[in-house]
Amino acid sequence: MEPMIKMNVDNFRIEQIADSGQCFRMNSIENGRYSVIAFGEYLELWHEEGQVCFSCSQEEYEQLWHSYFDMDTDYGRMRKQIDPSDEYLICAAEYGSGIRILRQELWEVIVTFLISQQNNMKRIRKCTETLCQQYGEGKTNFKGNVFYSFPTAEALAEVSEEELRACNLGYRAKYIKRTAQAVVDGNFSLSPLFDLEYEEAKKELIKLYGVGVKVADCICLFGLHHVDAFPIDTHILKVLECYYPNGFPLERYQGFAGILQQYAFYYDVNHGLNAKGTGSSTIR
DNA sequence: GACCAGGGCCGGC
DNA sequence: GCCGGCCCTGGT
Repeated sequence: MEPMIKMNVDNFRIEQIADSGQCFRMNSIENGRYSVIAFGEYLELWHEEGQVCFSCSQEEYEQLWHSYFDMDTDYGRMRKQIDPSDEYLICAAEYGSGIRILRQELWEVIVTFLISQQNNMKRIRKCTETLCQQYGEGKTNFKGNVFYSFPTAEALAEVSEEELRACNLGYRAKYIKRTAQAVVDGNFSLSPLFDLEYEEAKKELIKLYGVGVKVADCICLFGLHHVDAFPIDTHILKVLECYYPNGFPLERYQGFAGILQQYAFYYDVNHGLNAKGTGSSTIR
């Protein structure tokens, strides 16, 4: 029988987290349920009568998922600090109020954001899943189905660039290959990164082949939980040019600018000028 | 079918 | 600091 716990959580919408573009292994399965694979574990979660249900024991929740979903952060309090006269940000934050900055595994974030460059969400997911199926560890979940953990640096370092290219990674294959090798050879260690401040961690990450300013910021935000990081990608750049011609007030939002970045990103992707399905280009 | 953009980065200038 | 090239796919 499937284990299950249920709880009240504010500012938490599973579908928003899954589609927020920070995590590529959280998928809609059936009946409003979502699956997520992280730290080698498989979880299903869904909303039910205003509560959130997790398919795990209380112990597993406390050990892993509570932290993973960043349950100790008060996102409502963050949103209240947004400048009330900033109409765009207020709308964006309201629209994505169920988003959380997950505490994912650093290695996985490094690799998935190497994959993310000049790529789209659908294909990032596909590439990531292929990589996991090919080089991750096969495990069995509570349903008796097989799932794959995210491949370790050791596993990926052994794979040839050609084999990685066969996972449809394109030119990113060499970035992943070299990065995995650097980590395995000890030329780049991950653990010291956790002790660094945002700016220093970013500087270190940029040393990795294939990691530039934007990807380094994503790794800082999603892999090291440096919520000061404010990654500027094509969507955010467009938003900044359109709504903040005089510059985004980063100083005002020190300590949580990254969360606002996520609201703006999610809002633009799903509701912005090029968003599909809104049938409109208006933003109130 | 052609063309473009998608959570950019590298290397040459 | 700027810019061409890069893998591949899905959408127009």
